[in-house]
Amino acid sequence: MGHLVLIDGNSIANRAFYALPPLSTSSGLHTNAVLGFTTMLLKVLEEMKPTHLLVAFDAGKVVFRHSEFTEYKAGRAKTPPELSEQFPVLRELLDAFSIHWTELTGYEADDIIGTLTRQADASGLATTVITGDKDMLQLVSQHISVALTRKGVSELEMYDVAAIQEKYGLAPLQIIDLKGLMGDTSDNIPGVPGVGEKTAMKLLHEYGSVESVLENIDAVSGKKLQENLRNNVEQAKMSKTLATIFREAPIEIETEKTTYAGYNGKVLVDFFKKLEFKSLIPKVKVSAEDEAAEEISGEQAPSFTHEVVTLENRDQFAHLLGSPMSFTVELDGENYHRAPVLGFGLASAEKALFVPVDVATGWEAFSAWLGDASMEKIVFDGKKDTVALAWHGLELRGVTLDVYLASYLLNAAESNPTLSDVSALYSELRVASDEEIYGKGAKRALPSAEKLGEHVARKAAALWQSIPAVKREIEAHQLEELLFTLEGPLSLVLAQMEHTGVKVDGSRLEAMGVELDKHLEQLTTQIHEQAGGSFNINSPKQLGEVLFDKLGLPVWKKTKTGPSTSADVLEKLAPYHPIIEMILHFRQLGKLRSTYIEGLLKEIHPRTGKVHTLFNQASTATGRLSSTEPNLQNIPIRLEEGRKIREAFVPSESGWYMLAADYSQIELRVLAHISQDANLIDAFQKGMDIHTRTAMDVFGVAENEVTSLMRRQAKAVNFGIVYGISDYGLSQNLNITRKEAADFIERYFAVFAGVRKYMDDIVKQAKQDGYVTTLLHRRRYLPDITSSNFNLRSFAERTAMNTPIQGTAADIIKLAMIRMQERLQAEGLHSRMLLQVHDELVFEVPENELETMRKIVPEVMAAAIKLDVPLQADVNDGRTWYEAK
DNA sequence: TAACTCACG
DNA sequence: ACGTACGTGAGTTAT
Repeated sequence: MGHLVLIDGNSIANRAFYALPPLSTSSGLHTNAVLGFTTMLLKVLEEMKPTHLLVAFDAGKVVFRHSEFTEYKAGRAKTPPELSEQFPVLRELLDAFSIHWTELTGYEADDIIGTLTRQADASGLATTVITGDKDMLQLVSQHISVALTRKGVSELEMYDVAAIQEKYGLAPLQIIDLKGLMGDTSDNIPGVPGVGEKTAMKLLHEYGSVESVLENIDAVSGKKLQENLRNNVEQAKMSKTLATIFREAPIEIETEKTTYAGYNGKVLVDFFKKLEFKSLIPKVKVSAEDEAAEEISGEQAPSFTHEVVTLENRDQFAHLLGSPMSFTVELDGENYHRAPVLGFGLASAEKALFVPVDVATGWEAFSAWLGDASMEKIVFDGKKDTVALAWHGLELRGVTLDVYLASYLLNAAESNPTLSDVSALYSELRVASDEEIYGKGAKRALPSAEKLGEHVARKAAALWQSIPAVKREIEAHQLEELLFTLEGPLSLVLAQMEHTGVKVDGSRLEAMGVELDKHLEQLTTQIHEQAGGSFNINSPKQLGEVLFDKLGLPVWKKTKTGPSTSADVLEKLAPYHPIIEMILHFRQLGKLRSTYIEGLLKEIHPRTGKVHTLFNQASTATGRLSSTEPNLQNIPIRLEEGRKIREAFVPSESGWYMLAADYSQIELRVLAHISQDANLIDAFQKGMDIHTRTAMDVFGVAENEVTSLMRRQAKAVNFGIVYGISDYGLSQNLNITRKEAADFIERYFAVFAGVRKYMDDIVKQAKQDGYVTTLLHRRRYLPDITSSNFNLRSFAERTAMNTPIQGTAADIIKLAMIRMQERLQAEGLHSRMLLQVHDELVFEVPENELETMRKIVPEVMAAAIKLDVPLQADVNDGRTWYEAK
């Protein structure tokens, strides 16, 4: 005997849409409803193993019930565009699953399903209806059960006759009577006023049906209820009719036409790739027949075999080390400065190899191949490979394509792509995630030698296979230049910087730590005294209780979990109580101790006495770098006490100096260039202080009349402009009213009209294209720019304004870094580039190169690109990073 | 693991 | 009317 599963397509799609967070592909197509539908389908196929399967959809807008009651479903909100655009995709999805689907003009999915269950009931075929609509429970019978979605879409709750009896104390058909009495606001079925679920159930338990209730109104207890029933006899009858699922639709679907024979795994995987459902791909079962079916249809099936190189046979493999090949380094751990090397993967069209690390050690043919620039290598995160090898004294040369960087450029929203992710998109070969192979957290362990070898070789093979598609995509998006002349070369510069590291004076940090400890202890005592008791100052919860309950200070702002105790709030509370200043100071020093003293000390390499950060080149949405383990891009500078931390950053060679150079106002200069605002360009060409100039223009005063308050406010406006300004944001920042902030903005735009035009145009363009770009064509997709959700849309609009500015500035300093490294090489200088902090470069410099570096660093930075305004960089040096100010 | 807070550009 | 400034990473507490 078979099993027929009928799915209420619209109901499930709606459920999925509202249950899942917004989600979209890199090209901006919303997919959350499709994703939810898909997980539900995979689960149903797995657990119910249907022999027959059909999905029913509502067709068109005219539903025959309208002719009976014009207000039917009038209360329902219009389907948002983010959902309606997913219905065609849903139909494609079902086709990819080889699942039959149907729609019938003038009928709703319920009616189609109702009719089919009637037919199925007659034939005695076991049937399950899947829906989110409780009304459907009326269809339950001996052979038919209904599965209701619960919490999202993939958890189902099964109802048969007994389950309905247990939950409602009613027979399935009485569900209709229940609706007739209580109504349904979501379908705009009126029911009887004053009758809710409780009353309706009570009436039905007593009388059995709407008709019977109406016949016995006089016997019903409750005067008000009697009156309501008497006044609404017709409405109750009509409500029952509306709630009744129509089971006589003029459709002929023979059971055989719904037969389900399963899907072709390859077809489904291809479809998932298109929708970027990467996490679902591993759940698809691809059978040998699927592969075969593909082959017959002409496509090449992915085949994978690999060989493991051993100490005994490695000489026979030497001649296979050719060009071009894909190459991967497998590490035991995330941090490639300290993770041991496990082995290497190599692949080309003919073969895939795994070279365990002990086999590679001392294998001259291999190290020669690695260092041979004429041997072309395709890598996945070549910076990682380069640094990992450098720690073992090996050099990697001849990298011609880095698929990791390519993937980041193709979609910066997908930060830190893994080889498993990327191969799912661009190659036929599946690669397990490292987590699947190694496990995670405490369960992490090395796999068996066989498993490891297969995994690594598979990575190399998938990397090889991804090359044509990746190259094609890069060309199609005009990203060749960005990849091959910017990010690729930059990764080598960064590799050198990371491997070189920055010397940190640990004993200096420790001494500062001792002072901080003393100070913090005093503050703790004072704060507890003021609070009248001991508590954990670091706990926002406990602190909140002390401040707002015990001391009765006013609540200024709330977070999700309680009153906010953030610094900007505390500053406003300072006048009320002396404890506030102490808390602010405690927070400031506590941060220094935990993050910058203890945190940094933990990261000092025991052998080199240096910190070796990881510059993440593929993690930000705008094209900036980020820095981790430790983060060297957020070392304190704004407050003097914190700035002292920089005294611990010193040159690694005695007698050398630290030298730092930073761009002056690079983002506003970029804005001047891309907006072509005449006034802003003029200000920079005249070499003026931009905030003073803005104050002059906005307040209409002469240069010598600009007060420090005016300059401070103008500066905040300039920041706001770069961030995609809003009056609210500016008012928060300047502690002024929204009205005053709006006034500032208006005056700013009156003078800098070109900037206003840029802001308007870039948002329009983003809406039209779905993405924005930087000067060097770096692209960021903004799927939310057309959202009907005000918040999401506004956020995307501000992002559209900010990203070209922040991203172009990032492009420029990256260019400067490459030029700078070339220049050091060309001039035979020994100075070393150590850090990049978004608009600043830090070097260590031998004394005899100081003069040269003071000259060429700002020169190279300023000349990195030619804009319609001059670029300017300022340079400073000293014995420590602190002194280079 | 999420939420909060805070360091930087 | 809606509720926020843009981009990051790390430490601590509470769940």
